[in-house]
Amino acid sequence: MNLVEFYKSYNFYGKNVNLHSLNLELSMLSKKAQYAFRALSVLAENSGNGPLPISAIVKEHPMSTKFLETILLELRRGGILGSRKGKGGGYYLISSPKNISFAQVIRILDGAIAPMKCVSLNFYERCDDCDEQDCGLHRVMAEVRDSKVKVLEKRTLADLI
Amino acid sequence: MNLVEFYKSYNFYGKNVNLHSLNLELSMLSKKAQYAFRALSVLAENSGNGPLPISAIVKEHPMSTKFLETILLELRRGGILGSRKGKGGGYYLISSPKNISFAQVIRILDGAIAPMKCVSLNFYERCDDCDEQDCGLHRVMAEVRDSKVKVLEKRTLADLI
DNA sequence: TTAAATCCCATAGGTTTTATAGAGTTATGT
DNA sequence: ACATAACTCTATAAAACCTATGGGATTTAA
Repeated sequence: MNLVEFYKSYNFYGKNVNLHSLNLELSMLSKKAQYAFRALSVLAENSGNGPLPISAIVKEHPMSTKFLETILLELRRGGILGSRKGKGGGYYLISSPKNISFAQVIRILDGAIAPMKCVSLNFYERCDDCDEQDCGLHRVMAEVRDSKVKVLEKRTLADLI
Repeated sequence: MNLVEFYKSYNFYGKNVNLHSLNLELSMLSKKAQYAFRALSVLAENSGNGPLPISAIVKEHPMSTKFLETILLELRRGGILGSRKGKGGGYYLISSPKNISFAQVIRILDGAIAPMKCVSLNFYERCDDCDEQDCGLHRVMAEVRDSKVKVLEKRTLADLI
């Protein structure tokens, strides 16, 4: 029995159980980003000591090596990590921990920080449902965006150490 | 056995399935919540004038009637809407628009406002990856939570009009 | 040459979101 | 009493997305 089958059978009892009532929800940091911050804290501590291989990171924070591999690759493409191949190689921070903000990391891995695309600074998309000049939802969500960005731009990897 | 227990037992099979790994999406408001706010703005404008049928709401903000139906039902169960069946029936706000916060609506439809369960006020779950007393990620995410909550508790449906 | 490590491509499996359908129930107005 | 308008509830489907894994290619150091 997998999860879906269980859910269906459970639902048959008429309990009106849905995933929301179990507090599974969104507006969360992805697992990817969470793993990334764990890894980045190790790299930050090692900052200035040359590259650190994935194996060393996983040793400190147990997680799927392969999954972390794809994450670090994204961060390298995103411009905050450098890497060296071959024996003795690994990953390292391109700049000092205090110069790499949480916002940068999240934007690379999870995308927009804003709660709606139509108020996003870096991932803007027009909203067809509203006139942005005169939309209450738009205004409030822009306020939310500002408050999040203010924190996430200020906090850096140095705060992880 | 309830769903939570099932998850736990399911985890024993080594599938690495747990409630934490089920985080979805980025930090976006769900489509559901967005539709909800559109609908709530209509209900807020109509506040005090008796129930408004779904058909009237859809007329003002075109969307799937059936989908909106499930949304309004959730909001009713969540305690912010009342309804009246039968001819002349419909949905109405239980209290004044200025007494219904964005936070309430989002918690009903999307769940936690915090970016991680381990810093959530209303949907808390322990984090196995860190010691919460001394975790930089935890601290920063709590700060994000506070900044979001501050805005979303302050803003109400009255701000939609 | 061998071992260690990143790099790249592809894809599977499972969950959530986003709807839709249809039958059932309740209340109103006439 | 009756027709009708409107909400209620269960079930299901499709699409999108996240999470994770696998296999092989490439690079570097010893």
